[in-house]
Amino acid sequence: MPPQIAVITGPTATGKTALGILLAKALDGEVVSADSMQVYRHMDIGTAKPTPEEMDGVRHHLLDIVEPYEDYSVARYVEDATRCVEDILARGKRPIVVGGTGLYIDALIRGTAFSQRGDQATREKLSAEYDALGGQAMLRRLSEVDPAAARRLHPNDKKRIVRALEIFLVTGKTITEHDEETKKAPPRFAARKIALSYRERADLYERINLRVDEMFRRGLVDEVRCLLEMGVTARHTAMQAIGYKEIAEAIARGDRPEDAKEAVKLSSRRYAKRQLSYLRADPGVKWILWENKPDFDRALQISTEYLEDIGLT
RNA sequence: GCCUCUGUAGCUCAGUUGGUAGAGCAGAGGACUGAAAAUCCUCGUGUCGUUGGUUCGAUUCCGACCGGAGGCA
Repeated sequence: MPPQIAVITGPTATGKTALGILLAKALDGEVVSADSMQVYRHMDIGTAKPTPEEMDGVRHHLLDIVEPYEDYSVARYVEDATRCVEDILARGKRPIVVGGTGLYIDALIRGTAFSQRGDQATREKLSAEYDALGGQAMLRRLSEVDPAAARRLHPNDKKRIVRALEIFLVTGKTITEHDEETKKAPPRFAARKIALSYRERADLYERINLRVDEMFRRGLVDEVRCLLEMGVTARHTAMQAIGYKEIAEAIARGDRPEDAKEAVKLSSRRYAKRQLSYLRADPGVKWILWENKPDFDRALQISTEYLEDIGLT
């Protein structure tokens, strides 16, 4: 039987960080972040990374582990987080996975072994071919080796079509075969997921808007300028982070960086919507919905009871 | 007070030579196996300001009224 771990997730700006810390204190646990952008150093304000004061003595893992000009990905996260969780368990503590990156969480729990990645040249070649020939032609080519994947991918989904072709080129195996094999493997962990959100969408969006205002007040623009000075560019994964990319674009256009604020709010709202979409597809999550404002006392009580129920505490 | 323009989807507007209407943005739903804060797909009925009139039929034409903008006084 795989070890059981607690997961706190939910869309952005719902209080995951705070609840995770409360829960860690209550259960003698340590927080394992599951956030694709908080892994980068020098990106604190815009990723809403917890400050040392907020951590309140609780140990946090997988924050600030790479430089923003390095590239990080799910595959690496699975390695890092698995090691981290097992180490915490070995020390007799409770790992509490906290974050909003759904794919990272699921891949960690399932122990997904991602297919090998092609070298830069292969990927660039496929990408150029896609641009030259178009999605339909690339999909036809994919269907010769992997009709199932070609059927489920949309011609515009360049990223996935390129990846599917790349996997076949590098490994000789199709992505469909690879997926089926990995799905057969038993999950690495038995996770209990708690997801936080607001009952009313409007309340969630209001909270997001307020938080973006606060990020600008606390110096998000300066943080972005620092990254640009470090040589981080739009090509880097870190610069795809919401808040950062919009401000960098405004600066590149010669606009006032503060003018990007509305765009940042919009991106954040849409991101939250996508997170909800992802989470709703998972029947195994325990939702805690804020009526109007967060009520952490209640949430902590519900969470501990829920985790007790399955023998986690 | 008079004149002109204007009032159509949450917002900005298009349109109907009279047969109850459509774009962009916003918004909603979904997908997701090495960029996932990424990437991709789908979704447009609203008293056409109100109220009378003409008409088989009015959001469209005419009148009045109400709101907005501008001009003349």
